[in-house]
Amino acid sequence: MVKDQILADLKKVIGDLGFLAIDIVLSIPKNPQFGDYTTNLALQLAKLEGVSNKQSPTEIANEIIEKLKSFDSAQDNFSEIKIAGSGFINFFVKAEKLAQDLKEILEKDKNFGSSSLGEDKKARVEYVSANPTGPLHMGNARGGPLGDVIANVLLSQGYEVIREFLNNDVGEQIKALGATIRAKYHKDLPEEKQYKGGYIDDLVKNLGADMEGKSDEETGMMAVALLHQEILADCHSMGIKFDLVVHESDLRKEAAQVLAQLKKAGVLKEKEGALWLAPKDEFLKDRETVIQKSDGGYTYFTADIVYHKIKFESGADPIIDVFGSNHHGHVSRLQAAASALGFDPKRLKVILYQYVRVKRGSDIVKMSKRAGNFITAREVLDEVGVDAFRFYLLRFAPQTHMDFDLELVKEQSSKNPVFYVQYAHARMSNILLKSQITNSKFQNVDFGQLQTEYELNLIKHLLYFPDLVSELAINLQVHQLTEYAISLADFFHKFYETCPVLSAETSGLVKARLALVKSCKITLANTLKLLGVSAPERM
RNA sequence: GCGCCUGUAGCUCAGCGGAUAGAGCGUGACGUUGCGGACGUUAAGGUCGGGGGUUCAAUUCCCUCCAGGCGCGCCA
Repeated sequence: MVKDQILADLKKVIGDLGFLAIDIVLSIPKNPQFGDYTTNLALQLAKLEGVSNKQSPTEIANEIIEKLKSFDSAQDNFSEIKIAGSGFINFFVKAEKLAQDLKEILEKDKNFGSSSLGEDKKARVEYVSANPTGPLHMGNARGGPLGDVIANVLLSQGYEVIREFLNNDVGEQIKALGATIRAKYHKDLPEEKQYKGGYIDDLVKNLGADMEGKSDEETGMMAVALLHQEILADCHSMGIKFDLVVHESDLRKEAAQVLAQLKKAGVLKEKEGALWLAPKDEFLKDRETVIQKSDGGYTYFTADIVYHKIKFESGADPIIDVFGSNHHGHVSRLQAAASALGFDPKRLKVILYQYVRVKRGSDIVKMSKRAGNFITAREVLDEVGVDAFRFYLLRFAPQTHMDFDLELVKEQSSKNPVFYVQYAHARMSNILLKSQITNSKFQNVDFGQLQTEYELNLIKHLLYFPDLVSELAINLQVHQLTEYAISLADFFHKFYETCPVLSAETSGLVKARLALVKSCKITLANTLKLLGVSAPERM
């Protein structure tokens, strides 16, 4: 591809000229007057070499350009290489060279955007992990599509991926839930101590006589088992399946052994009758946390240390946890524990997402299982459909405090950008269907026929896709995929309005534009696949 | 009080060291004897929360103030 050629050439040039070998960033400028590709290489070099080399960015840029122009590949690829601004180098690629790169998309087809970047590497992604003391609500639900798409992206880059879920099936919360259900059944617990919400009544009904003679804890465990299945079913409806469900009750069995290890590492201390994790790092002072309660029982934190020890020992890198933002305090403690156990905490990457604030019109609905006034994922899912649901939640960076206005989303679901994107895909499919072209006919295409700015913009955008996906495997900012899909649809619609495909002037142009449409369809379908959103042939 | 996150167009949000700050929705005006109008074109709308600083270059990085969300040892 042209881009790879430019990078290779630039690398050679800075070597030949004796500059520092730095990472070259080649980007697509927003404004077409600055060319098809641009680099700030000269500015970077001037800064880094400033002491020993008094050259200005402009001088360096000129030197690079001159050297570059002596290469055959450069003669071949560019109509122009220009210096601009205070030292940017802008590349103007010959149209036919850009268009020829479409061949690669057509050849790779479903694999366009995949790579072997993560070959031989393992990744583990934990997400949702909702407490089974109530139905899955919109707060936790955000982590579902997020973790799922992160896993999809890593998978596409060749990583071996485990999608996992931690089920918190033991602890005080289970007793509390059990107590509430039993009390409701026996009608003997004061109102203010009870969990609220319609699901409690359902549980009372479902468990019914099975509760007879059972303790709070036993009742809670039965309820939690039911709720856990419900949560997994909700995830399934969101298009999410897990490879592994880990139960906290199993993790606790190994707690004693891990505790011994931590004790050996000298990071435990006794205080107030309990055992605390207290690494000797003044930075971690406020992170001291109970790891074994004064009654001898373990905490959630203990189980999670065991869990992460298992993750680290599996050799996975990265280990990704997608948590709600209220877990932020937990993260640093977990890293401290991992570190004490001798693991590199940098392997653990935690994505903290802010809770979705659900509104009904201007009324804010608070998320709390205990209070019972939460919006379930199921409720919203049934209302807007899985495609709109996922796309909407995936549109925004995890750290944004997003507002999900039920009335707006329900009312405007046909105006949701997901339909704009899907419509573009349906249009592409329709053109190809009408043309009756088969894949084998995309041989001997004269790509040089594609010359309008609409066509070239579209092509450049398509060619950016593989770079985007491999970047996402590193920075995990997968919401950029929705942005990408929207702008691809945008470029396509503009092309569609101005460039007739089936009725183009010559058969050569028809064929070239069909090849372009096919490339668009491949790329958009691959994008939607990563997002877990359907790519309809017709709507 | 301390910690994490956020403050960008009327609304929901992108952009997060680069050259004229973008999209969708909403509002106004247009467009096809052409492959699906769930489309396109165009207009209005911004002191990028305020103030300092670093840099050739700051919405982007640092400090501070203001506002909001979340969390803060025997819950998970």
